[in-house]
Amino acid sequence: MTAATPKGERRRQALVEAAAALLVSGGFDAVRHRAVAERAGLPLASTTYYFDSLDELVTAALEFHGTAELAYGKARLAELEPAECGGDAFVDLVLDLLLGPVGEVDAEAVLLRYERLVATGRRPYLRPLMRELSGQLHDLLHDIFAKAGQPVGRERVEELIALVDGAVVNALIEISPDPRAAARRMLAKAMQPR
Amino acid sequence: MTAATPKGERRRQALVEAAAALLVSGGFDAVRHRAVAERAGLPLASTTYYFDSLDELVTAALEFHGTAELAYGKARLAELEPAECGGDAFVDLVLDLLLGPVGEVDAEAVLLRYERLVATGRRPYLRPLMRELSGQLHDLLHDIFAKAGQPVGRERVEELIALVDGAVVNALIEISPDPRAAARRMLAKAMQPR
DNA sequence: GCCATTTTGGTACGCTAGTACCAGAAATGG
DNA sequence: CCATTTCTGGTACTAGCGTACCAAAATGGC
Repeated sequence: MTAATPKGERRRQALVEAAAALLVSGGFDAVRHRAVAERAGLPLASTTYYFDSLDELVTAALEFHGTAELAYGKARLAELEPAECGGDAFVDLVLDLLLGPVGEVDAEAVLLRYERLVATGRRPYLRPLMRELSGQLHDLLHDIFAKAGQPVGRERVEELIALVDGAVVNALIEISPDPRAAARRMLAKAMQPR
Repeated sequence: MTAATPKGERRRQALVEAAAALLVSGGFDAVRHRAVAERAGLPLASTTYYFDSLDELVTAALEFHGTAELAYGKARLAELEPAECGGDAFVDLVLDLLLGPVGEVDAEAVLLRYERLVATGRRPYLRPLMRELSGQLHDLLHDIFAKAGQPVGRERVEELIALVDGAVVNALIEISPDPRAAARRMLAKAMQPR
């Protein structure tokens, strides 16, 4: 169900944001009707009033969060000074786009980026959204490389993303996981001129 | 709790195998006391009698499954004919070790390999086990490359694994996911002599 | 201001979950 | 062969879940 009144629209949005926050901090399993309602300061029934099912709520939360991430990436692209694209800074820029800015809650935000990929394997209803978000991220990276004076083909973009993603998921099993550091090492090596 | 009688040991093992089967077919969420007991043909209470908690049961199931996978890999290594390590066949061999043999239920078995990596992010109790299994897989690949006459360093092994893993998780969001094909493409390109 | 529509929020239902309990059966060892 | 440990399996408790329901309140168009 979609809201018809301004106040209703605000409440609906509050629910989406609450769900997104829960998604980031606790993963898909944390997005529950009651938890979302409580976090948004709204009654339980509001969640079923504005969303036909939990899946719909999860989808909306994921879209909200994914769109925010992309907006951050686009901002970084816009403010990019082609001159200051030395190797190290550029590697960090790419990592910021793929894993989120370093300052963030980090561990959990990074984790969510991969939980949602894997979760999509068992939740086909997420696929259209995930494809859309993923496609935009690819485009963004493509543009960033171009603006930085290191144009690359789409295949190369996919390769670098795969390398980072693989490094991250393998780093998650460490006692004190530092996925960003692992990804950084591999990305730096792959990007250095040969 | 660990069994003290032969029959008890057999029942315990039946529970572990039932849990592992559920793990493969439905992921972590499918491993429930009742489901495991039913699949093993045992009463509900047997699950709490032999395992102090669900986490313990999940851990045992994961260890069982992981060890079976490694045994398969070791068998492939043992029967490897260094002569027949042409490029294509070798790529498939590596994929068999990383994703499981192609004939398998496939989609679900591959998915589990990545669910467990990501799940480890939110389930620290799995980390020691996952590190152990992952370390053995690395060793195995290292040996395979050596025996195939293409010795590589540990860093290179990690790179190739990351590439495959990243390709897979990114393939999971396709409408009709074919993670093996995606991984195959990237791995073949990365391994071809430059 | 009136009335149809939308929204609210408290409550309840049916279900599944993890886990606890315990009388009795089976196995074990001295 | 008996005493003790180990095991069995039916049952029940509490908690949390998604979802449905519905009387009352708020809202918006006329």
